[in-house]
Amino acid sequence: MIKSTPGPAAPRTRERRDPQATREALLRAGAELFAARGFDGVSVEALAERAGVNKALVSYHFGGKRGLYASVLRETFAEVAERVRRLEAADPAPPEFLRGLIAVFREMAERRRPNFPAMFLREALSHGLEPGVVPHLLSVVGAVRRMVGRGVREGLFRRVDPLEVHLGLIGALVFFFATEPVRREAVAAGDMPLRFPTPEAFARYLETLTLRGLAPESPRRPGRSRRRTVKEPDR
Amino acid sequence: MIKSTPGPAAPRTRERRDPQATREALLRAGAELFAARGFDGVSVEALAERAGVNKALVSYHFGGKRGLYASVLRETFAEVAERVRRLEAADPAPPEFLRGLIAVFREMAERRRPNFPAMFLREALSHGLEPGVVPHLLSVVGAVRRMVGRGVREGLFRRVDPLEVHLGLIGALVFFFATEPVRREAVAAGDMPLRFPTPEAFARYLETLTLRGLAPESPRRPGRSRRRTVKEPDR
DNA sequence: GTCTATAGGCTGATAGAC
DNA sequence: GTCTATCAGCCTATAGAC
Repeated sequence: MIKSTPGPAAPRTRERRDPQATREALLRAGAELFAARGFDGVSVEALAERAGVNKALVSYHFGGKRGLYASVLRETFAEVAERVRRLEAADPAPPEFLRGLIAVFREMAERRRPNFPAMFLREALSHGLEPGVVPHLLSVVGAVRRMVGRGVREGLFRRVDPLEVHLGLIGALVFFFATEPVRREAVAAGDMPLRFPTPEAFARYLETLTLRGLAPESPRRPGRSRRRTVKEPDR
Repeated sequence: MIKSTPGPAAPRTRERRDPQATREALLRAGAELFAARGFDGVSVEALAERAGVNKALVSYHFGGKRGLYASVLRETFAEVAERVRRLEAADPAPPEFLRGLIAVFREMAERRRPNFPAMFLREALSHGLEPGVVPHLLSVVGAVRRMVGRGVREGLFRRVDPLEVHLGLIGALVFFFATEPVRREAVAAGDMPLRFPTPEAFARYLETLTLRGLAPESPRRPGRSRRRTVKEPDR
């Protein structure tokens, strides 16, 4: 509610003469602030201040606030898509792929890009996706679709629509990680006297739930096709 | 991205002399606009215009934009909590409760309050929950916790942390419904050539996934306790 | 209760000096 | 590439007439 600067401040050491460093500082500031407050909730001045940079440089380097926003989004989604691509390229069995997907999300949310889940949700709530993210989104959806489809064909999963699996899994993950800060805050303030699961516990739960929930009624060995035509999944 | 007024406009018939009608018109406008664009993305003028009401009345009736926002949020969450309460009061078996919970979300998202999922997500992304919603949130969490806990004790579910079930289910539901418009839009624009599941199909998938995923290794008949002490769930 | 008019702050972008 | 200064536009809130 109140607009206090979230998290620790960026390094304020300003003897920078490197334009590349300026860009990066702004991208980092953008990732933090846009995720925390949304596009409309962040002023160019706040971005510049957090990056330790003059506010006119936002326009100079990114063509304005929207341009910076788009760049942040693109970079973040590109990294996720790249990791999922690498995961698929390792040619895991479908259940391993789903486990790996959860791990990629955790890695991103906990270490690489803590603001990714919130950015994702905010963008998903917006009207009209930022064009730069669409290919990356499609890339991830495509991988899940292929792998779940394969799992179904190989009899490792019951007959489900891969897009349902995708939405269920991604939705739960993104929601969990994006809302972790607010839960933590509410618990600390004493508003919610509950012991919420840790990311690790939740990831394990989701894995188990999904793999059990997708298991075929009577599992077969991998490699043997289960059914040739799959028309109406899950009903 | 572009700020076009979402959905059909509110009735613009302005011969209203009923203050109650003014309040309601503003609440309705707030529900639509805040869900679509977020608190910062909506101006008082836009709210007033959509409600067909003078903009000074926002301050008069709600003490300002924030007050209107809080009222919208409170009303929406109160309705959800009330429905979940009624569901629990009907004393369903735990699996039926989870099915009912999904049905309540669908009913809210598809009919009663189409803006509820987006409002929920936006509030969850905010820093510091609006105080008025906390009791309702706790009410829903509490119901899920009790019912899943009962399911575990009665041997209908394997040993899981009820809060994990809650977060996984609510997260998937809220994400699915809140992002439905943007998916629909992207598909219509040809950006995402995919056939995403309908709400009905997704709800059925989630039901099946959850109930299969929570099933105990060897199911027992209800009424017989499975284990007396449950300390460390799910690991 | 409703409306008009307006105050006062903040916003994003840029022209132009360095 | 960076920075200062500045502008025009929009924002929320309210005083005061009706």
